[in-house]
Parts: sequence; structure tokens; C-alpha cells
Amino acid sequence: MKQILIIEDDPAILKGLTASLEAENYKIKSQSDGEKGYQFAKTENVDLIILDIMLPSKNGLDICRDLRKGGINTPILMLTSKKEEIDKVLGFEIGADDYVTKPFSIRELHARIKAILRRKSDLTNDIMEYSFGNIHLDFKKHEVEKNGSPVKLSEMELKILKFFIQNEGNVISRDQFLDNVWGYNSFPTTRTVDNYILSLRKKIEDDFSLPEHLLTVHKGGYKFVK
Amino acid sequence: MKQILIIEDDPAILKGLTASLEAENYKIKSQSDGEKGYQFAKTENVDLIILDIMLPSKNGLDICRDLRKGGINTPILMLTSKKEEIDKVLGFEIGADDYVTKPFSIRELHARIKAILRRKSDLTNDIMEYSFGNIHLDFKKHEVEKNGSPVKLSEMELKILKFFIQNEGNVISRDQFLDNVWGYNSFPTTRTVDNYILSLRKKIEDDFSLPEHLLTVHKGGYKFVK
DNA sequence: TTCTCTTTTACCATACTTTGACAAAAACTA
DNA sequence: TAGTTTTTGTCAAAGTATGGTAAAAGAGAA
Repeated sequence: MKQILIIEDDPAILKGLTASLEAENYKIKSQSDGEKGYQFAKTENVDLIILDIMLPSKNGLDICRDLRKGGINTPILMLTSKKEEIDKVLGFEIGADDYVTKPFSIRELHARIKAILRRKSDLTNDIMEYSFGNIHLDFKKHEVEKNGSPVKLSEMELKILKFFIQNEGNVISRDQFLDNVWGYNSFPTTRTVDNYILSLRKKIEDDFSLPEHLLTVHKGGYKFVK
Repeated sequence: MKQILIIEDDPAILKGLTASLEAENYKIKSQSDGEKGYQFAKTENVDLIILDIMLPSKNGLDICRDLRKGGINTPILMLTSKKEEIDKVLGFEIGADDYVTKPFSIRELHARIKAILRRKSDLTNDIMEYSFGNIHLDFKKHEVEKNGSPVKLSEMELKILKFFIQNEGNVISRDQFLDNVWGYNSFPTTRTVDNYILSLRKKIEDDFSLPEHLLTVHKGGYKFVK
């Protein structure tokens, strides 16, 4: 079971968070004071730290930065009140992995937690390059080649392809696509997914009507094979 | 079929919601009074609660918090009128799983409902791979092999086989199949089951007329032996 | 504006699901 | 035991849902 450390001073929030996350099968530890939380995070081994920006005695940003300085790479998820604050949170300066701005739903929080944990544990998540068939992908450069010549993929198409690759061989339902590629705040039709599959097939399959890599699984969704 | 409890005092909204969600194949129960809704939620077993924040006699926030305090973890989706209100709604303090702000589209609501329900059911992970005789199954990849070579099973066939495996050795009546594999919302003939058994036997037995794994139990149903 | 990317819509083809008919087997009757 | 009834096996055809596809509508950026 994954362990999560919550550093939060508001007892109401802490209690609610703890209950919700325990219900999702995480083991929760908590600290309500910034300095204590920092010490705890430094010494104890947890899988994820949820950190409120506003804290007594040592604020969240400082904790985060100091942990990173001290070589602690435990993933950190920040709770912030205002959108503006987040600019600093992410990136090198502070080093948090993700953030949610209040108000947020448990669903969103949990989705982000899962995403962070997955990212950390799953090497395929930060694939930068990948090849299959006569296709070569460079996610970093946002470049795709088929038989050596460039093919233009849109942002969405690339994301979908990446998700395919991360789940190579497994059936992925249209809803899974919507959840994972589109996220929790947009709700296109499942048919939208079909259309992306179509255009991806046209771009990367030799014959889009006889796909070899992006296969349909009737009543299941799609799956990618190398 | 998933059951949803709607706690909402505005009859117009309630009626609309009920109709829309019933059309999406949910079973709807409703309460228009806060206190009654709370009692109902506490005693009856539903899969999801949709809760308006503004209610007579006991408001939505209180209901939500009290349910959580009482150890009830049924997912809750809040309906709020103004963005501002949700500050408090948030999972932490109150314990709702998600929220939508009015006005909202049915499609969004439904997408969120699906997402919440899916998340809950994700936790009950089941068999992903299984082998018996010369058959190997991979439910995640949706692949079946007999003697190492691939066999095509439809979604239904796979579900049935899975149900067989989950009840290995036990006699399963045709009605049990219909209830568990088809669900409570479709009513095929029991003959339909026979037909699936037939096609499964053809696909996985060495001699479909002398089955070794999918056995007939006269007057009882079928049973699976490894 | 135009251009590009995203999403919806609608129609069609196809694969899957279900039904119905009849044959075969098993169980019951007397 | 044979005759009758019930249950199951099997196939082919009908019915339905799902996916493929193109084209149009919407959204957003340049």
C-alpha cells in the first residue's frame, strides 16, 4: 500500500482528506506544522507528499525547495489557493510535481495522485523517443517520421499515441482515453475518440483500412501493438 | 444497474434529472427534503448520491459531512449554484467526491457520474490472466490462445468465460449467467446462453461435442472445470 | 479574417447478439 | 419397457449495436 504524508494545518481539511484517501486505499501520515512536516518528510520514507502552501512555522514552498535541495525526490503535490501562486511551485525553483488549486474535488485530487505515482514508478511514462514498424516518434521534439519522412501529428494525436504506447498490448476503452488524455474537465463524445483513431491510422498505418498497429477491439476499445 | 439517490428540492430539476438519468440506464431514487434524504442515504444502499447544496431542513453540506462522519463512503456528487460555494464543498472539509455548478449539461453530469463510479469499481481488480488445459487467457489484452495460437473471442464470450472461471467447479444456472453477465437490464432467452456455450466449446475445447472444460449439468446449468 | 485543430453529426457496413426451429439426449410416466 | 415430456445441442437467419468514415460545425490562434 502506498504511503502518503499530508502536511496541512487546517484540521477539518486534514480529516476529510485522510478519510477520503484512506477509502482509496492509501496509508496516511500527517503533520500539521511546517517545520515538523519538513523533518518528517526528510527522515521518513513515503511515496508521496501532499503539501499545503500556507502553513505555520515553515511554509510549503520552503519545505518543498528545501527537500529538493537536500536531495529528497519524493513526489510532491501542492495544495494552493490561487492560480497565480503556481507559477513558482512547479519547475526547478521549487520542484513540486503537481498542484491542485482549491477548490478541488476528491476525484481530481485522486486522479493526480495516481498520475504522479504512476509517473514515478513507470519508466515508460517519460518516453521521449519510440519506434515501431516504420514509424519513429520523438515526443520531446514533437516530431514524427514515417519511413524517414516527416508526418504532422496534432497535439491530441500525439497524446493519444503516447497513451497507446504506455499501454502497449492492452485494450483501452474510449472512456479510458477520455479520462487519461482529455482529463477531468472536458467531456467530448466517445465518438471523438474514433475520429482520432481514424486520423492516426491515416497517418501512421500503411493502409488505414487494414490497421496493423492501432487495432479495434469490438465492444472493448482499441489496442496498440508494436 | 447502478442506483442513484438524488436529494433535491426543486421539482423541476428533480424531474429533469430523473428522466435524463433513467434514460442513461440508472435506477433513480429521490428525496426532496434534507433530513429525509440524509436518513435515506444512511440506511439504503445506493451507488451514488447527487446532492443539492441548498435544501430545506438540512443543507447539502451538512448531509455530506454527517454521512462521512458516520462512516458512509458512498460517492457524493454535489450540485452547486455558484462557484463560490464550492470552496467549502471540497473533498477535504466535507467529503464530496465531485461537484458540478449550475447550469450544467447532462452530458457533463453523466460523464462525471461515470467517472466516479468507474473509480470505485477500479478498486475491485480481478483476474487479468488465467490458464487451463491448453488455453491461455489475457483479459487485459483481450487475447486468448489455444496451444499458443490466437483464438478470437467476442466480448460476451470472454465475459462468460471469466464468470466461469470465477466460479470454477460450481454449477452455474442459465439465470445466473443472465443476471451476472448480461445484467438486470436485458432479457435474452436462456437459449442465448446455450448458444454461447456452443461457440465457446467450439473455440476452446479440442472436440466441442465432447467438452472437457465447459460441462453440461442437466437441469442445473453448466460448470467449468480446469 | 483565414487557417488549423477539435468535436459533433450522420450514414453506412459489418460484426456481434439473439431468436427460432428442429434434432438429440435425458428424464419422467406408467 | 416404450411413449411422452422436458431439457439441451446445433445451425442458420434475423435483428441490433458498434465502429468506420467523411463532411460539417465549432473553437481558437495567428
